[in-house]
Amino acid sequence: MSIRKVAARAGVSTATVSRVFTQPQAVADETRRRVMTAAEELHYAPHPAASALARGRTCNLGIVVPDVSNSFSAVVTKAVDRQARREGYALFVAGSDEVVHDEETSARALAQQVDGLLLVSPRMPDDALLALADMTPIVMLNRLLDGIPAVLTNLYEATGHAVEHLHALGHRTVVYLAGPDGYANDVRLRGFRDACSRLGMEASELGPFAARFQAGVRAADLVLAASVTAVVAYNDEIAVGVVNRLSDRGIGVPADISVVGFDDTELAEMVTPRLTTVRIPAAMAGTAAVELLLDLVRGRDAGLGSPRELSAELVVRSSTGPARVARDTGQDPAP
Amino acid sequence: MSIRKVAARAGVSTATVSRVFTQPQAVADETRRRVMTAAEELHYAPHPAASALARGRTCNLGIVVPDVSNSFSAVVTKAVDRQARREGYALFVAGSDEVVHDEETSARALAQQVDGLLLVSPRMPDDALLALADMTPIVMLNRLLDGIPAVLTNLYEATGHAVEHLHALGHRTVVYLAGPDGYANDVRLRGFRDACSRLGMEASELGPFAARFQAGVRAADLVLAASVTAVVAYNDEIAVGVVNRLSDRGIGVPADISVVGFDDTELAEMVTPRLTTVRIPAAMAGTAAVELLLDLVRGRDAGLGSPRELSAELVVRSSTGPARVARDTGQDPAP
DNA sequence: ACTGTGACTGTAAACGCTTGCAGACTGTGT
DNA sequence: ACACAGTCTGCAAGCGTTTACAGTCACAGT
Repeated sequence: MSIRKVAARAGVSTATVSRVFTQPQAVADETRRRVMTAAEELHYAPHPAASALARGRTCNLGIVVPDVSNSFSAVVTKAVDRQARREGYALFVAGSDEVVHDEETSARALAQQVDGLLLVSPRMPDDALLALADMTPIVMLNRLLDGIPAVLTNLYEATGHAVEHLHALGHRTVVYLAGPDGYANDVRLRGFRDACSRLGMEASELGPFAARFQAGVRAADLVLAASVTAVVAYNDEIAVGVVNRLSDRGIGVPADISVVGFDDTELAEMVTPRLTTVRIPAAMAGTAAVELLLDLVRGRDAGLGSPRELSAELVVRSSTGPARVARDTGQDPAP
Repeated sequence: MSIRKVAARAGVSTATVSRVFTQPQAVADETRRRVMTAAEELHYAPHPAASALARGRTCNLGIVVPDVSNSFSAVVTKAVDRQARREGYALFVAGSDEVVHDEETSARALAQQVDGLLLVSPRMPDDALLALADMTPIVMLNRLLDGIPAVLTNLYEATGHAVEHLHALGHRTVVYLAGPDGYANDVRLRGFRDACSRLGMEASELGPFAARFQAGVRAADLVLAASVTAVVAYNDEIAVGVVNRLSDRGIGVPADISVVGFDDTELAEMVTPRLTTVRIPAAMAGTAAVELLLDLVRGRDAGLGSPRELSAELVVRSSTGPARVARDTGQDPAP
């Protein structure tokens, strides 16, 4: 099943067989047909490792995500997988479980055997990123660092819209539930703070929380203790956790407290009440990131200028509503 | 940055350098240290493709799932990724988007460059599977085929428990919402039918539906038209879709209709009412599958006997309740 | 002194493919 | 007839590792 057998059977040299599979137009029709049938008869398929060794490229891409089973990551991964396959690349996936050390290790390991690497919300230090970028082309999602191409979403503005939305509904005290430290959290936080101060709202912050449902459940009680009427959560999962726990404690959403999430994962439409959330075009970001990455891989030095920005937007659903008229000020708003 | 440079710098042969990285104990301490420092100074890292070519194994595993962003698949993938990494393997992921042809293509493509392949709920024909198994070791999740090792969950029994549960609550008419054709659906269906006939319940079936939320939404109206008091859905996503749409139409769950899902994804705890569902130990299945696969890869001919069975169990939550006393029989049970 | 053993290292031939270079042809223009 | 270009093919040298085999050496046993 090596190229030699095929060559022998077709009565040509190995070079010709190789060319049939890599630059078919460089081979005469007749010869190509002979080679093809020989290859089929022998069930020949080129050996990727040998090819990678000889050409110096693997036709593989890699992606490192914080959590494989997180809905947002999963959607990105799916889009990346699609796009990569469409372009003839296979995809390595590695999850870091939010552990910075694992993230770096995985990334370095993959870097050896891919033509390019995609890092989703990487949390490793800047110099580690730069070192990685020296090994292989990389593109980041949701992280900004000079010299490394990235795909970002302009959450700043959309976060402002979320706060404005709450303000318009009469809310004056609002808390932000922080997610894991990093660019993604920073930009939300900036948007939140700036909008709150611009609108004269009383802003507070809690966290950081893990970007998961259970962390949201835990956060809910802290939220209640903070006597606010509105919550902006780092992502939908936390938001849903908050909503659930509040309901369990008899607090109505949005009757008593309004909740806003981020990501607009499928979840947002599945829960009760449906979640008001800032939509991040995850699939589009994945696709764009692959395209950027392949531009790099293929030598087009695109995107090294300013990072590609996608627009996020507030999706208003049912988890936000008019602020409750403050009666028992300073008290628990429980029924 | 090749092994030769390191060898030169450390004053040894390439063979020794190679041994330092693959069988350290075969090299004298002093020599090993010299090689290691030389390697570090040169930032040397072994070239996976070259190694793969020379040894005939890649130290990569692959997984093909129906849908990367489906919660169940994602959990399996995550577990597989963990376990694979722990064992020193990197992981390829490919999603088939439920398209049989893509599934086969992806699987074949990956087969070339992995030491073993994991197929989650594969839907390709038997002979395609056998052909694949000829190319590389494979292990399947949720599919049964003689001669190919697999990890299964004994849903049959647990499905029976779900039906019994509904029966005990007074339900007498129940509909099963089928998912995509295949082993996974078959075993649920068998469990459902057998239990219904055993308990003398009136069983009907609808579908097949795609294993997604929106399909569940669509299914809900069909369910209503079927005048049943209980629904068993192929998976949690469909179940949640049903619940949501029923609520929108003013039908109470479980007051008017009870709903059971499958998988016990995180979703089940996040929605209102919390979903009664058959728990499938996805993470455990992923881990077990990797272990089985690595046994094969390493030549231990384990598991070729009977497939490994994991146990599923019914988790009762709030989406199932006493059947409504039939008053307006044959009518829409809408309020 | 000699043989045997074990521990360590080097030599060199793979592994399967790609590709620069050159040779063999065919056809065209002069 | 000849030069020239163009098209197709083969030769052979890599690509960076691994590993059987053989060689060297120190040391123990006789």
